[in-house]
Amino acid sequence: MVTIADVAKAAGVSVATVSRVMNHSSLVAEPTAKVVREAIERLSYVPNQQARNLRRNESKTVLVLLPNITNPYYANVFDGINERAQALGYTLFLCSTERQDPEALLKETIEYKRADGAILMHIDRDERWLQKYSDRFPIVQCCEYAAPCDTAHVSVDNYRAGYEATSYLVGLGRRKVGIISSANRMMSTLQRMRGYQDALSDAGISLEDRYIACSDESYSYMSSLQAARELLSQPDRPDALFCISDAIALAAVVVAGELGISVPEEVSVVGFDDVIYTQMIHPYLSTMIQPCLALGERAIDMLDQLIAGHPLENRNVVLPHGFIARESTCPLREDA
Amino acid sequence: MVTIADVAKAAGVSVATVSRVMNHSSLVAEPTAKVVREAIERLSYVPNQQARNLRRNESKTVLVLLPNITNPYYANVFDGINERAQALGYTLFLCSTERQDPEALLKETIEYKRADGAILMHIDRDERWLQKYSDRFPIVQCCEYAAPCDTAHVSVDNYRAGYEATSYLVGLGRRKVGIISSANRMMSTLQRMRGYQDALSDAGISLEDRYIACSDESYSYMSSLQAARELLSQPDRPDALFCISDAIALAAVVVAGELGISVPEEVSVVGFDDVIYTQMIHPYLSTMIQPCLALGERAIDMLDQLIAGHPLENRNVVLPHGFIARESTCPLREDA
DNA sequence: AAGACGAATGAAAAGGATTACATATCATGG
DNA sequence: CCATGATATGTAATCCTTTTCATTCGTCTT
Repeated sequence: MVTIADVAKAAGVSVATVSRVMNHSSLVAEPTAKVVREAIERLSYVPNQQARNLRRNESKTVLVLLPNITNPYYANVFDGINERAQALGYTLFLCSTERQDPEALLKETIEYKRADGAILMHIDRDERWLQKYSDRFPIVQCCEYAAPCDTAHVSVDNYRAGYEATSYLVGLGRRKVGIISSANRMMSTLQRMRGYQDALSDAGISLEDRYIACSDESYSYMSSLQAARELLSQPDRPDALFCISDAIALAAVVVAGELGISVPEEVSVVGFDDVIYTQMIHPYLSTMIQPCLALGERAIDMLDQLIAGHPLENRNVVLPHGFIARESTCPLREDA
Repeated sequence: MVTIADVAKAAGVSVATVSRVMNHSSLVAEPTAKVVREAIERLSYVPNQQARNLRRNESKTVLVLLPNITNPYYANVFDGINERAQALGYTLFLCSTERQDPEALLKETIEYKRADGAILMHIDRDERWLQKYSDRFPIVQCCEYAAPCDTAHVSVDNYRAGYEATSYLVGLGRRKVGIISSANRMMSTLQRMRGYQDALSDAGISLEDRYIACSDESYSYMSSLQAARELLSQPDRPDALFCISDAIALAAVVVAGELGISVPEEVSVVGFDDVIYTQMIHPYLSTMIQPCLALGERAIDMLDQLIAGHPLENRNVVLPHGFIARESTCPLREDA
């Protein structure tokens, strides 16, 4: 294993100079730097990360907290985090919030300096505990955020996305637009619901409680089926459904099938996220697209800034969403 | 930050003794050890992992190579690895083999001591390059393995699983059993195919080339649809389909729907893996169950042994698979 | 009773990089 | 021509733990 001392000897300089060259210090003369770079190249020297970590008192590790890596949505965002993390030299420490308490995890991480920072992908909108951690430790919230805390975050504009999805359905001529939301307390859930409500009001359509249903906290498929059955088995059922996740939308399509209701003609369905589910069965799902990879990449970029001690130019980043119409939506035929 | 020196002072012993207590060395008298443990407890001392890594020349990091974390199958196995890894004190460095060459990655990892070992989840059955790395670096293959190398591995018995899936379909009275395999060169693919072939031979059924189709290397959904169409649109089509992954099976079900062929009556379908796809649409998929979590857990356990320098009692671990009949299979009705 | 041995503990080196501080060199201004 | 300051480089301390080697002390052997 070639060390910095070997390079120093080969280049005829001191270890300090080699270190300075490695770290792009401006305090070293160009001719010297050149000699050092050549020696580094020749010996194919790579600094020992452990030694560097010890000296700099960092770990080059980032804690990532998400409910479940098995969920394609989180997996996609995580993929984005991971890709950039590699480029930035970080190793990720992934913890499932389904198995462990996020606050305890964060506390331990900070106390024992296990990570240089953390990315939080799941938090309830009204949590307050996060503040005291983000005050003294680099933390970025990704996709969700807690309103009472000023912890940095990156997400899409869930209100607008919800508004647009609903407006799209209204624009298809559908006036009995239902929503399948979730019983959780996440910010995205609330905002999508508000977008839905406002879009209907603005279109002069009154809200109907019987067109609103909820799946359980984790959008489980089973509970989504349940919720969809509730809405679709009514006599005066919705003719459109805005589902706040693709898994829910898929469940809605399946239930419609069971009940002999045609999708998209009798009921049009819009999902959310644009994960792989959307194109697994016909009708392929029309859905609001979240830029999962970009959300993850941006989160780790922001965290990297925080770790470096640079203030963020923008602590509340909003990334653009999209919409794609596939097979699960169509204009309402008046003669139906 | 409390260091080992603080503990030593508090306990009135030397740092060496504290270190020995921490590492369960037998060379320390019980009364002394007790005093030290109390001091550790009182100061809530936790050793600095960076310093330990440097001194021991290890990183407590494991490289995990898999094609795509977005694929639920790999995500499940990874979940198992991750859970045990945490308990064992490892951080995982996840790399996608779709974006990077596994050999180059392994080479770099070893050269620069970036990880203490590696878990490989994707390798072609006839690769030889792995041997020279596993000779000098702890490596465990998980789910797949290269036959020419004696690198340790853990997997299910894919031959038996393939045999059993096929036999099950034959047992339902179906004699025109097709298979949708993959164009890849993985060991599991070959073995499942062999199991299929032998099960048919043993049942006295001759192999028909026209009942065999392949999706592309990565079992992509689109290519699976293609393969299913190929098989099911023939005049004398199969009355059962063994699909070597659940995604393929789902595609088969969708294609059958398109073609107006009833599942499970006219064609029964068996999948493989038992991932979430199996219960997303009706008919829920009958499938061969892989113990994904257990595969991952075992892989990291084996690797931990290797890293510790202990020889493995069993270098080729086979974990039990299972089978679950859901809605996509039923006995063939003779009057059909 | 002296020497040998084993057990328990301590002192200090080692691991490899960063960095505070010291020093050397050179140019500039008075 | 010397003092001053800037620039470039070197020396050595530092980060914290593990581990080698040395030392101490008590016990056993002969």
